[in-house]
Amino acid sequence: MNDSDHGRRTIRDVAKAAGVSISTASNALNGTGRTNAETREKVKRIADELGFRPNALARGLLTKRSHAIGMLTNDTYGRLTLPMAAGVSEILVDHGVSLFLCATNNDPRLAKLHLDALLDRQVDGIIFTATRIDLEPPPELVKLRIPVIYAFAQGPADSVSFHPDDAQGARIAVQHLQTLGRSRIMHITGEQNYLAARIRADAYRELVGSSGQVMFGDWSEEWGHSAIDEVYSKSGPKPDAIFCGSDEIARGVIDALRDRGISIPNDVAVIGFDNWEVVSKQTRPPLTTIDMELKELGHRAGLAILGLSRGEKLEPGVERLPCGIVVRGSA
Amino acid sequence: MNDSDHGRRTIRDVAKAAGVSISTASNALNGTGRTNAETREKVKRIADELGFRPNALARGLLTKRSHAIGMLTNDTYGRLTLPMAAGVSEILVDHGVSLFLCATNNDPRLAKLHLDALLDRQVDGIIFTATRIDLEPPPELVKLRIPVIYAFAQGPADSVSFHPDDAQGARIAVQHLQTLGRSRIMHITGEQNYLAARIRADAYRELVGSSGQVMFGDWSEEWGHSAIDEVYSKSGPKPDAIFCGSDEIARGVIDALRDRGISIPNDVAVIGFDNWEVVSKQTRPPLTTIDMELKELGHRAGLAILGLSRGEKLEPGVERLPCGIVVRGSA
DNA sequence: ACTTTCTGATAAAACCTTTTAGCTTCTATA
DNA sequence: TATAGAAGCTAAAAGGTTTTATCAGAAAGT
Repeated sequence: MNDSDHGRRTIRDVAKAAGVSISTASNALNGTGRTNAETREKVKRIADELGFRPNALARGLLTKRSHAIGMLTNDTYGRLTLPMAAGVSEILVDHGVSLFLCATNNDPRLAKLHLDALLDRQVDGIIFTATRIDLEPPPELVKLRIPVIYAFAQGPADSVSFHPDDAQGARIAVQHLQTLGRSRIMHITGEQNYLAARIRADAYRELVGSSGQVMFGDWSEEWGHSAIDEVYSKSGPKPDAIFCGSDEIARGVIDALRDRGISIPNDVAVIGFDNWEVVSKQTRPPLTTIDMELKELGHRAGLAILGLSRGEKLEPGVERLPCGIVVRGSA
Repeated sequence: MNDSDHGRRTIRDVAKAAGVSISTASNALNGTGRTNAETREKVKRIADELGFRPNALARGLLTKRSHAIGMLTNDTYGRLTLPMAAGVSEILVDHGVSLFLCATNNDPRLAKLHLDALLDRQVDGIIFTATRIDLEPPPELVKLRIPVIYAFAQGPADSVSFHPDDAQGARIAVQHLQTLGRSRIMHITGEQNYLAARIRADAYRELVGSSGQVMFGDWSEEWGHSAIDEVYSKSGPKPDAIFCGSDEIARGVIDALRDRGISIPNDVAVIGFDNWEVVSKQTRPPLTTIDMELKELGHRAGLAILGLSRGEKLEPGVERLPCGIVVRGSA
């Protein structure tokens, strides 16, 4: 019907079709300025009929708000950052904000490249996420003029960060085992140079007292296996429950226990950490485990960056979000 | 040094500092028009000193190329689409193109929402990816004026799609087992209503002939386990090799075989499909498996969408990219 | 000396939207 | 009746960039 059909409708098309000026059309559509209710409805109807949608580039150029935010992650699409990304995206889409995803693969050059691209695109804010909470963000990030949120990562002193509450997660794990009547609980976990591992171990020790035993290793299934070999090849008291630092470790532990004919959870109760379903649902018996609620963490980070980008002020510091427990068969 | 310091430098700042007009500055920076080498260098130097970077919104508004593309995926950040996303991103970042990630979680409402947002942002193209190759894309997608690429998903007849070559993947798996001297090879795989499962099964049958046996089930570890129970609880000839439809199935198969005291790979060789390292590296023995090269598939999709967005023409149809084999201990 | 060609630079238009300030017309108040 | 205020609308500017058309001057050809 119109003269040219190769492009999108602009607000100029709407204005012409409605017989009003561009300004009136804009005011009618946005509810700004003073507009007669009748013309307002008319403009809206016509815009609808024409399938008009405003050009986000033009709008962003003028309003200085691009309604896009960037998510910078240090890994290549791993299992920790992606549930967070899903959570962030869920929040943003409801507010008409889109998400640029930038995986830096721990490469500073790539981080710089992505960061520059985000700034060129005038993003309203950046969420930095990492695979471990004690990882330094790219140095360029800390001196930006736009808001930055740190999720599962350390920000500078005056920044806003969200972490899972590792201490609380460890406590509910141990308390669950104690409620089951277990008294000889040990803790097999990952690398000691991970802050999260140390926090959990400390919380564990606080609850079990001097009877505790912590074994640090790596985050692999294999380590869970060999840790059990080590425990049972030595003499001494054996545990009646094991709190593992990850689901993968727990899987190794469970397999090794079963190889020795030890019944789970009757002889030894096992609890994991992560609720990584592909692992925790497939162990035999299925794994009772701690869930860090990463998607919820993403929600919170998304809400926070939205707030900051609107100019709201947020309390700086690390907010720790509670973990949940998922009870399956192993404890 | 400058008058206002709260925003970014604009090309106007550069022009003023260099004592030239805005047009000259633009021409110098982009190598367009006619510019004296001397002034060109000067402008570039000053732009560099000032840290000038062009506003992507303004540029996109004018040139009609936003240098952003959207990736629409039907799942919530799963293990299949994410390696592809990494591959896509790797290609794009080198061409100064950014990636909007949109997870629709199989919800048509969400798909529409994301799609509209992408169009509002004037993306130069869209890559649609799915969790299975035989999944219909959102109907709105097929009538867009901007280029669309289908990766790991079905496009309409005149579109460009990339799939892993499931038939070839199945063939190299079976041939590997045959090279090892195995002759009683069976195939335990996932749901028959998945096109990929049928393609692989057909390729398998073609190579093993009438001696073949295919068991369809679901894609879980548990199914691998119970399939073995079924095979060994019945009388009849037993396999000397098993080609599994996924690494998870393979893990169930291996565990079940070991429970029965069957040695892998001596008595029965096992080969998986996916090379999902968290599974394939952790089985005992580690799993020999087929790799769909999803990252490479992402590379190809990224290159394709770049080409299309530049106006290049691409041969429509499904391009099948070869799978690789990763030999570990199980076969 | 006069035209042509080329070089280097620039003003202005364009992209699409929002917003400010101003202009009529009408109603209510003094 | 004059005037203040409000209601409804619009022209124009602004945002930052690219691109087109134009212009002045220099070099080159006749």
